[in-house]
Amino acid sequence: MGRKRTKSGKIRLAEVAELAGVSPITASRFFRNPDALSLAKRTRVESAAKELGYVPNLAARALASHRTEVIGVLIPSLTNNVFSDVLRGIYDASEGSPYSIQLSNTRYSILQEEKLLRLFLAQKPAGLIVTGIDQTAESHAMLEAADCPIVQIMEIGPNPVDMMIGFSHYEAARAAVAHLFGQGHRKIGFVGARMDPRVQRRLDGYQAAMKDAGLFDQRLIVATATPTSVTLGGALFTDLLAKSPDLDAVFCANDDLALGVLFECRRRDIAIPEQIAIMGFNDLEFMASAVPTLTSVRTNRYEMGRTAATMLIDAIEGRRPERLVLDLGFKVMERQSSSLRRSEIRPALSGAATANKMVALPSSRD
Amino acid sequence: MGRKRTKSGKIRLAEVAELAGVSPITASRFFRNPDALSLAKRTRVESAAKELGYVPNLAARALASHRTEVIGVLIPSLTNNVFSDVLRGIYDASEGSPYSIQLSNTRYSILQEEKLLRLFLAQKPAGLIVTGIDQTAESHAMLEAADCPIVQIMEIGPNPVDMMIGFSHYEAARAAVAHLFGQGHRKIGFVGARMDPRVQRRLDGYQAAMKDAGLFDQRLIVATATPTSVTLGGALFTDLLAKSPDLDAVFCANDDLALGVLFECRRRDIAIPEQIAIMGFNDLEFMASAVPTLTSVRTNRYEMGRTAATMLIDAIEGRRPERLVLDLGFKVMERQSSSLRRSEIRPALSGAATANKMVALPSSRD
DNA sequence: GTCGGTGCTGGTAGCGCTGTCAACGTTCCT
DNA sequence: AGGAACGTTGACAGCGCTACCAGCACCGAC
Repeated sequence: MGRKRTKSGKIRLAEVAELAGVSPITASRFFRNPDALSLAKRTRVESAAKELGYVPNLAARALASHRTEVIGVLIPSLTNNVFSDVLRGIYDASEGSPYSIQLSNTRYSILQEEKLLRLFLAQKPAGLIVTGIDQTAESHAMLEAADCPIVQIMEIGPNPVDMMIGFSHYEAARAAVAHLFGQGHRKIGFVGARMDPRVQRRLDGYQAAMKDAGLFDQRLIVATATPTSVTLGGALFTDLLAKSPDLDAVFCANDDLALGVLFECRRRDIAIPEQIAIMGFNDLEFMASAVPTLTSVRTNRYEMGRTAATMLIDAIEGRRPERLVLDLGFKVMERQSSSLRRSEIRPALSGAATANKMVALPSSRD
Repeated sequence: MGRKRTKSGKIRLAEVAELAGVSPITASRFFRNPDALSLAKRTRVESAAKELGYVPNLAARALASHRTEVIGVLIPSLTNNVFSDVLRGIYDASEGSPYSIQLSNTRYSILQEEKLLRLFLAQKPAGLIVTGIDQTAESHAMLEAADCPIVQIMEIGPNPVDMMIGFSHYEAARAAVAHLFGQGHRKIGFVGARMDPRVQRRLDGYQAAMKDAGLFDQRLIVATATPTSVTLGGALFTDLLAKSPDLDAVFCANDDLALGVLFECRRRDIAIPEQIAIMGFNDLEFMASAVPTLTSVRTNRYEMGRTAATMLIDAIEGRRPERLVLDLGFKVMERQSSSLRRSEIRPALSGAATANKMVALPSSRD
């Protein structure tokens, strides 16, 4: 298998204990609960460990203690840059903690999710982060029975298993449409891809807003299960135009689609926003520097991941947060693509973030 | 910590062995090396395990066997969508294998990388994937001494630690510049951000090509350590224009920058490619659907990750690949942004992929 | 008929760590 | 002064699995 086979300079806890002149169990306690040691022994063990370069054997620890320092994360996709932002937050929050992240990809299948969940749970993870609220009944039961804290991310809904952090995709979509109404648009199309549960709820929000305004028309909707892409945005927009030539705005279920629509408009010499307004979703970085700048709904993906992992770790360590369900809200970022007044770039309509008290974690990129 | 405390239906290997009517060690062998069992016992253990829903305790296995089924992956960034493609390949290849991926982010710091490496190695991983060839001497020594297969990814260079898969960023950049020369461009600028070792080597390739042609000029280069973004692309291009107003092409170190340049040209009413040609790097999906479509250098990121993990797993299991160093090559994708003839979209100049024999793994997106 | 192989199986002995509980010394209370 | 309460420490046992080696049956070869 490998190549070398260094019999290894095995520095075990016993060696550290011996050098420090204490029993192994005392040395063990130093790592688990240093406050339980007298100052003298604590410093002795500490320096002994440092001197020997001791690194604990995680497998032995897990076996003896019946728990692991693993946080399981179940996400539906690795491609989607929405999830890469969330993941970045999760990894950042876990850094410096003893917990390591174990990632699994459900590929948007709740059956696959159930399988992975079973696998995870068998290893007694310290905590679990799962995406969304659409688990199978079986999965839900397993989560309920699990002996560890759990955070559901990406959206909020009824019946949280334990903790929950996200925002309402339904309300975000309604706000997006309301913004377009406010700019005077009426024939607002919807372009969606992948159509996972959260995109579906955005579509629901769009439909509700349109129906409320008496403007709903099935021909204004183009949706496909195909994975999203910029190119697909152009193609779907083309379909939409064929169905509804008198369109005056497009609400895209994500920013890649919006960029595709932008390029397709360029290709067809459609003036934005004069002839057609464009609204995206997620507010990826490029939206603010496109020409024209593209309106979008800002969602706090990095914060979501970061806060989810922080809450989870706190809960693992016995500090359960006061609020188990956090609504991170959203914000309609009005830009040129939707503003008939060609207004300044400025935010509009904020979502009902019940979590305004939260520290605004810096969305720094690494 | 947790919430419930199910004492657990502990199904151990012993239970499986008992039901199957064999000794625990025989049951153990079934999972490690089924061929060593007689057919009768094999089927008995198999059905017993299934009946009881046995899931092995990984911690106990790791403790007893002195090895883990963990593949450590060290990458410099989680933000960069280049790495998300590579990661997707790695995760896809590991699926179905017993190995799980342990990811760590070096944040482009080789000191941090060294620290993480030490941590990983202490847990005796089954294998390791590390990014690039610029490790510290200490890191290199640890890798050489490591008792597991190792793959270096993203680029190829001298002195591989073990296996290596990537392509020459230097040659790719030279090919990019050569393509622009071929289109009649002479005053070719370079725009780079982040300036990690691989971007640096692209810059080196650019410089070499320009010097060879007697066209090198320091004022044609704008580079910053700032993390890359579309917006930054526009800003850097603005700087470049100020330094070299008579520019006729821009080679961007990545596609985000290229998109930023495209938008900035739109803003300034600079015709592409008539006034200025644009060339990106990586060939992200949107490049082919921008207006105009953007020329880029295609790199095989998903394949790189997928092949790296496959090779690693093979090596772990004793099937060391015949070729330890794989050059995956690159391909200049000529599109409208660089073609004064407004030619059809077609590939040009392919890199010296010595690995043409390799199966072209589908770059399917999930 | 004995010998050495081969194929399969089981016993023993831990892997390195921590849970549990007992024991100790000290302090503080009544 | 006696004893409870606390803080600190150590002995012991064992987590669930596998490495190692011995043992057994069976075979063919001499």
